[in-house]
Amino acid sequence: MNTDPNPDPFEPESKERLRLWLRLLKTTRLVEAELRERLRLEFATTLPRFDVMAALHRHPKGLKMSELSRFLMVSNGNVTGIVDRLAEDGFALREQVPGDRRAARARLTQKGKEEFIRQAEAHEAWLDAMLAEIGPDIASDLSTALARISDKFED
Amino acid sequence: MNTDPNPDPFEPESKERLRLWLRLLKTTRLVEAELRERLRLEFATTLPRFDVMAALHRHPKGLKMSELSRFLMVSNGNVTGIVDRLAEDGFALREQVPGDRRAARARLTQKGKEEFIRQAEAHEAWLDAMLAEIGPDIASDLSTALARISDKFED
DNA sequence: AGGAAGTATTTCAAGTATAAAATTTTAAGC
DNA sequence: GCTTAAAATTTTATACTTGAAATACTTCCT
Repeated sequence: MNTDPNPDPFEPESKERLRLWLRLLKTTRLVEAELRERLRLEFATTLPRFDVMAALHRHPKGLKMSELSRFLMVSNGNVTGIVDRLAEDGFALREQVPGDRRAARARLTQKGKEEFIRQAEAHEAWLDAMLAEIGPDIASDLSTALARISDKFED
Repeated sequence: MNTDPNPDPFEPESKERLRLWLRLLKTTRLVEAELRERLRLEFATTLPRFDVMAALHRHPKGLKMSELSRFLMVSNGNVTGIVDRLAEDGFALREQVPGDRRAARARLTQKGKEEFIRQAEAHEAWLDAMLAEIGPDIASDLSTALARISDKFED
C-alpha cells in the first residue's frame, strides 16, 4: 500500500526514519492530550493516576513500588508521590510485605477498583473513537511493526 | 503481512485498538527515554530543550511564544520557563516584536544554532539506529497509517 | 474618544518527572 | 557473627507540565 516508495533516491533512509519518529511522537501526543483532558473533565483525575490504577487493577494482589515503577517505565521516586495522592483519596493503599520490612505493596481499595472500572470503560470508548480510522487488520499490522521497534530495547 | 487476522472473532475491535494504543505508547516512551538519557549524558540537556531548539532552528527569524507553544503542543506557560533557561545559557534570546508590544519572538543565538546542529546530527543517528528494524518502505507505510489518526484532530 | 472584547505573555499552584543521595533492611561471604 | 554488598523505598533538588488567573497591550465598535 506504499504509494510513494522512493520519492528521492538521494535522500538517506535516516531522514525517512526521522520523519516516522516525528509522526509517532505527534500522534501519541495528540491522543494523550485528548485522553488527559477527558479524564480531567469527566473524572477529575490525571493520566499518571489512571496509569497507576490500571497497573494495580491488572494485579489485584498488589505491586511493590519498584515493580510499579518498572511496569510503567517511570522513575522510582515518581510512583511514591502518585500512590501517596491516590491513597489520600482512598483509591489505593500500601501494605507491608510480610517477611521483608523494606518493601511495601500498593493495591487498589474497593472504592478505587470501582472507580477505575468506570474510568476504564470510558477510556476504551474514547480510544475506539479516536482510532476509528484504523481497521482491526491495520491495527494488527501497526502493532507488529511497533513491536519490532520496542523489542530492540529488551535487556 | 498480517499473520493473525482474526485471533478471536468474538473479541470486539475496540480491544484491538486498545492494544494498538498501548503498543504505541510503550514504543514512544522507550524511544523517548533513550533519547532523553543520551541528550543528558552527551549534551547535558533535556528533550524539551531540544524540542524548543529544533523548532527555533526551523524558523530562523524566530517564533512568537504563542507560536512556539502551538507548534510544540505544550502549554503557554510551559515555553516561558524553557526559553528562560535557554536564554540563561546563551542559546536563545527574546526580541520585541515591532508594532506589538505584547509579543516577543524567541530565536536561537549563533551559539545556540551551532550547539543545536551538533545535537541534531547525533539525534538523527541515534534514531536511525533505534529504528533500524524498520526499512524505508515500512517506515513510509507506518507514517501514513499514523497520519490517518492524527489528521482526525484537525480543528 | 472610550469602552468592551480579544490577544500575547507571564505568573501561580499543584502535580509529574528525573537522577542522585540517603535510609533502612536483607542477603552473602568468610 | 561481622562486614560488605545488594535491594526497596523515600527524600531531595531541579526541571517540566498543566490549567487558570493576572497583566499588559491591541483592536474593534460605536
